Amino acid sequence: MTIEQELVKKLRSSNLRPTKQRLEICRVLFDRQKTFHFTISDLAQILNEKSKNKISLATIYNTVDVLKSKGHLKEISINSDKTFFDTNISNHHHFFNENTNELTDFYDEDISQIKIKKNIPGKKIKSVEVLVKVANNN
Amino acid sequence: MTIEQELVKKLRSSNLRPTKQRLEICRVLFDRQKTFHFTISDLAQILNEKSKNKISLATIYNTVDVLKSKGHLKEISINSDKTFFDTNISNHHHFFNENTNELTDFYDEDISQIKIKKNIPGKKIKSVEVLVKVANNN
DNA sequence: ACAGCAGTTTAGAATCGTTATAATGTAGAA
DNA sequence: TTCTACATTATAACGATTCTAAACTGCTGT
Ligand SMILES: [Mn+2]
Ligand SMILES: [Mn+2]
Ligand SMILES: [Zn+2]
Ligand SMILES: [Zn+2]
Repeated sequence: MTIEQELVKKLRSSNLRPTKQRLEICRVLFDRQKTFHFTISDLAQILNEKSKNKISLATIYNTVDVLKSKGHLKEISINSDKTFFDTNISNHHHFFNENTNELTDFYDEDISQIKIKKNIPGKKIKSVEVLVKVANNN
Repeated sequence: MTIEQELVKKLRSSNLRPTKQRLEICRVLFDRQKTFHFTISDLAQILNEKSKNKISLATIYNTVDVLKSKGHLKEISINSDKTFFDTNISNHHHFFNENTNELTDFYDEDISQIKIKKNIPGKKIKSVEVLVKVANNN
């Protein structure tokens, strides 16, 4: 399956027609090697630079919102200032660089195994995620 | 040191005079046995119920803000909807109940020891915190 | 006591990220 | 081509947070 076909599939599985605006958005989000962590304003800026025809903020918000609700994007909360999204939808951990505001993934092999010893009666664990905040030395 | 003296001390160490509004706020925040996790609207509601004289939202925001910047409160981000604050300022872990939106602390003894194996050159680790999201069974 | 003054509280305005609305545009089906 | 459902867009509305500027409080020095 070509990458373009995959993008179309993601959109169709979200009940979104693969229009040219939505495809542009999906190319920025998913046509890349590494996980992409972004805010809406990051994404809007990239789209404005890359694309001749402007895509309205409303379309960007709508598309990201639907992709998130269909499980193709994940929301990450670091601080209250702005919402981050993540193209890596798996349960995973992050470094947050307080100097650059950059988010980076890390994986189970980069951390000792986590076992929760406290039991929560009547509750089910949905996710266990670690946030490591880092900053420049000195 | 009495609890009231401690409240005054917290305020003074934040360069805030212990006025009656600020003391009311601090009583709600710090005069309790267990850690308190709250949003500004939680706090405002409690203050409105408890106190005869209303305290303006501006004063609540200002006081919480300064207490946070002086390290007497900690900000916790769970989702983008609203900012949580925490009277437990230590590095610690949380359960978040997705049904009730309640935050609960848990401690190092409730989880296996966490070792980060990935190295981040030139960076210093400021905090390592785990967020466990839980929801009702069924 | 009282004027002066620094610091405080407050209501409301401003801001900003996000969501909703409603008018206009587009493209596939018949 | 016409019809029609769906998309896109500009802009308004919204809600949390921050800012502002005016009124208030309570020391301080006389
Ligand atoms: Mn913040
Ligand atoms: Mn949310
Ligand atoms: Zn990630
Ligand atoms: Zn806590």
